[in-house]
Amino acid sequence: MTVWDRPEPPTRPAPLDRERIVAAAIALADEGGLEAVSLRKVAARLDAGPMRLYGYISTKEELFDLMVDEVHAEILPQERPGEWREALRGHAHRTRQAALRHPWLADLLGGRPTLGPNALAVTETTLAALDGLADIDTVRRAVETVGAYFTGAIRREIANLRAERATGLSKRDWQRASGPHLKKMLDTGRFPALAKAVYDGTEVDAEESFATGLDWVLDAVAAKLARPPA
Amino acid sequence: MTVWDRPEPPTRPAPLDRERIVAAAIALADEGGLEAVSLRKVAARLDAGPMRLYGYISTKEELFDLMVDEVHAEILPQERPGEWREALRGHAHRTRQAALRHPWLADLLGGRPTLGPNALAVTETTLAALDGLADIDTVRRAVETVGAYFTGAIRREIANLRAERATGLSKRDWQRASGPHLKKMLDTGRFPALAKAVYDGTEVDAEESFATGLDWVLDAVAAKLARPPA
DNA sequence: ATTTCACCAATACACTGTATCGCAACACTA
DNA sequence: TAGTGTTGCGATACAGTGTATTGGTGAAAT
Repeated sequence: MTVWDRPEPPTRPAPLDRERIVAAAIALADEGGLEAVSLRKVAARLDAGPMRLYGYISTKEELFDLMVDEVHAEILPQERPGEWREALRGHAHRTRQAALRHPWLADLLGGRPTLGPNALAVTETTLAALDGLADIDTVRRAVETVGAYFTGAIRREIANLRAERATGLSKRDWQRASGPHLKKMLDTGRFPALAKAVYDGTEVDAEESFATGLDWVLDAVAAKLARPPA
Repeated sequence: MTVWDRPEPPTRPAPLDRERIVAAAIALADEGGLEAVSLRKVAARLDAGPMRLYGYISTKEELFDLMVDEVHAEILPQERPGEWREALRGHAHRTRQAALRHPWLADLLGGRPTLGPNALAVTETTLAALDGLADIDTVRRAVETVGAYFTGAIRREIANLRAERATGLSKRDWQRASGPHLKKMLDTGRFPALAKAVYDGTEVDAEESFATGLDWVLDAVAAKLARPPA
């Protein structure tokens, strides 16, 4: 029996690990949003059957948790930040950048406690940058308050961004209330303050808006760090 | 042909409207979370076929939008608030209360632009309370910043609450890092600042935490309202 | 009385997350 | 080397999802 007669040995199943699974899931989410992530499609990308994944994760939610933690690797600062304010600001901006690269992150942000190694590391460096500047409770509240702010701000920004893209309207037109519905509502006169804000307000770009609000919150933190708690 | 021979006229289909549909959906969500809301189940509650709903909504997401706006009716202040700070604080706390009554709200908060009549009305009264205290852009930023804060804070609070309930642990135990995983991670020594925060930190209840962070942000707003923008 | 029309229910489809089960390839024992 | 566990993978299966399509049945209009 020559080589030609013998069939090749059956290809062993491609080796799998969480890293590759998560990478595939992230790729899918980057392309088509969170809803494009199905266990079947993730598995297909790895030439595996859907059930194979259940050796590595026990539920789809866990896969999402892994994805979020993976992105937190991008959020980790390159070098240990020096000043506390820069540490908090950097944390916020890097999270925002990550969400712009991976818009599905906005859907997950704050949705579940983040206990993955990367997320913990991010929190650690941020806390460390504030260590000693106030009692531990104040420091913790500072980090949480800033975190709450940028979580909310990022979610809204991404939500608006999607709405714009969905209608195909330019950002200017959208913000200026040309969502026909919003225009109609404002023109009823029932929302004068809102109408004024929309029509008379200056148009500011998203990043500046984010940064300014962040600065406000950071100012508040600065005030609390300055003098010890009552 | 007597009455007895004639069959009763077929029961006309129960009348439907958005209000009833949304109420049914909210009831389902209150009982079993967002994932318990399926068009089939909503329709079943109204003795209707699933397809019937598509006369009133064209997509499931729209149903969610209606649900969110309906809850905003609970968030509307009873009486027109006087002082700006009280207006913002009230908005935040009422939103939080609504999320505690309807935990699924946390999953939707900030996820899509809120353009429903009730949501607009809420924004209107909040903006109105700040009207004239600064230029319109500052006012808008104030409302958005506070909104970003409490959106993020509420989401995290609800997320933690769910995690606690899922493990069945008491809040104290959970916060003290007995999530076995978190404890293990902290004990590695790789997260000293985080460990200190968790172990040495005072345990504060969620509402106080929310209120304190909110006060910080309100202080920041106060500072910006006080002096006109640069 | 007959036609039109609107609307509702049923059916259907493609797809989802996950439980179960049987097989096939490896590691180990005799 | 032959046999035997054991592990882990694939296929199959199930209940359920959102939504497109279709066909019939009532009320309204002629």
